[in-house]
Amino acid sequence: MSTSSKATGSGQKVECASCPLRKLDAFRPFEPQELEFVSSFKRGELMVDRAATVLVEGSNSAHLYTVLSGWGFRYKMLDDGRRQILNYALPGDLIGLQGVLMGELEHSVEALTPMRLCVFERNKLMTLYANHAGLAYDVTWLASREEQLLDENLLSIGRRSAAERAAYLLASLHVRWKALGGSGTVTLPIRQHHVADTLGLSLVHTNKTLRKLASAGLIEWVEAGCRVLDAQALIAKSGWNGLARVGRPLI
Amino acid sequence: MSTSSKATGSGQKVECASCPLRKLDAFRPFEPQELEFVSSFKRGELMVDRAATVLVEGSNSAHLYTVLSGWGFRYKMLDDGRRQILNYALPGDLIGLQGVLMGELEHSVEALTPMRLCVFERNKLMTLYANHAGLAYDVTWLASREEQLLDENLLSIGRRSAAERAAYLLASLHVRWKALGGSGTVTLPIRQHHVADTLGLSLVHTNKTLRKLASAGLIEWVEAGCRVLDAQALIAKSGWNGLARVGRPLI
DNA sequence: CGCGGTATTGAGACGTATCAAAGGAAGTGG
DNA sequence: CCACTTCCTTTGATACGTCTCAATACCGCG
Repeated sequence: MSTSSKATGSGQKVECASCPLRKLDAFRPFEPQELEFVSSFKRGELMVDRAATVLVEGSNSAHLYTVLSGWGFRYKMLDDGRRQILNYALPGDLIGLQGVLMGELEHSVEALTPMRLCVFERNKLMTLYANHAGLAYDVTWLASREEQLLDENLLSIGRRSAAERAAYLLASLHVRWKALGGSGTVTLPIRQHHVADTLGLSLVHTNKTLRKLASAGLIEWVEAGCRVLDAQALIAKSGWNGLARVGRPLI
Repeated sequence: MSTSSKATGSGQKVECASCPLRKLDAFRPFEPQELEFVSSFKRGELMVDRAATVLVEGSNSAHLYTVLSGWGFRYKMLDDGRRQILNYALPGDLIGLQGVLMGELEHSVEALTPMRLCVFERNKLMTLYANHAGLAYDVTWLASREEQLLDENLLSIGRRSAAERAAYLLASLHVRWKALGGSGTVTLPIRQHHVADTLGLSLVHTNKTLRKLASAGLIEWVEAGCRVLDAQALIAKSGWNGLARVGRPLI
């Protein structure tokens, strides 16, 4: 149960063809017909506040969303309250596919910043598969990419040391954000308890680990979150091989 | 580099329509036309020995496989040799989708037992999407299910205690195997070092943890692997909510 | 017979969790 | 404007879980 109100507005505000995201070269260009269908696929937009719950575990009437702006994260919880953040959702990422495909959602999604979401009709997904093989392929591609990110997270939590894990997390978020075209120093909109719940560490130990990264000049904590000062050093420290830089679809 | 020879035989031995797997009620029934296409999609069969490397990280000419029989596992490694097992592949599971979709594979797959694999043409995947929306949907479904399993593994490694993790792993493998129709006591074909590399623990500590489960009568280690004696107790100890029992596609 | 793979056990070192407390910043209501 | 709360970061002390090192034992196999 979130304290913030969840939904705000639902009118279709931006045409897909003029979606600012689509201009970025992180995303592959779409055919006019694809664009047309995606536009008809789009039901509207949803604004959610920071800390609002976008999707909740156990629900099965979930919609499908694409993040237009803002950050969110997927997580699961154990009965006693222990929480594990599974991955983060950035602009262009698809949210809720598991719920649509498998019936019941087994994770929740919370907004890290105010988010603008593109809402898709659950029912029209079958139409997408029936009439737009390319887009269907793209949906699978996005699912597969999420799987790839999870693989790396699993490697991280399972086998990297606390410092390596932290460095990897911050580096990967930095890279993913930078790939969206941002310039200048990046401030990741996360708190230390998000880092802790992502890395599988306690908050106290997370703080001590981050403190060392900050003392080394790699990062800096500000009110808004974590400023990444030296992404290369983070990557080096994490032993991460980096992210393939490929044009990805935007649905 | 594996010591065993990798490939054996490649002739098409079993017609998809008469595939023994398809008879199990774990899998949803297929339309005749779907079956026909899947059959044409199938290029042949591949037998691999125990401990053979089925797919290797970094390769990009990968095929797509469905496990017909036997067990395997997906894993990633860090440069210094630390290994993390990401998930296990059982009959009916798809292997290599990431490689086909994303170009380069970022994980490896090794056989835990001798495996019989159904080999699919990488190039024909696009045809599948173009002409068989239902099957395309199924491929996405399988990718999404893998994501779901990874989510749970991530929760496990990140937030469960060693004993809970071990219990969860053994319970989930037991459930997945049982869902394929096996009867009687199950012997999971894994060694303790597999458990260790899956749970993100050292071999020594894994042994001590498993020893307690064995002393409590929940499991037993035999030459062939781990006999699950009390799956219910394992599930209870792990705090796991179980696996949704739904008819899944077999491609 | 020796050998490699596997399971087991003990001892000590190290990393991480837990408990406790403090301080800064932002927001709220008086 | 100030007291007050809440959220977040930080630090220290101690307990606990897990790792590493080391050694043993068992087994099937060449």
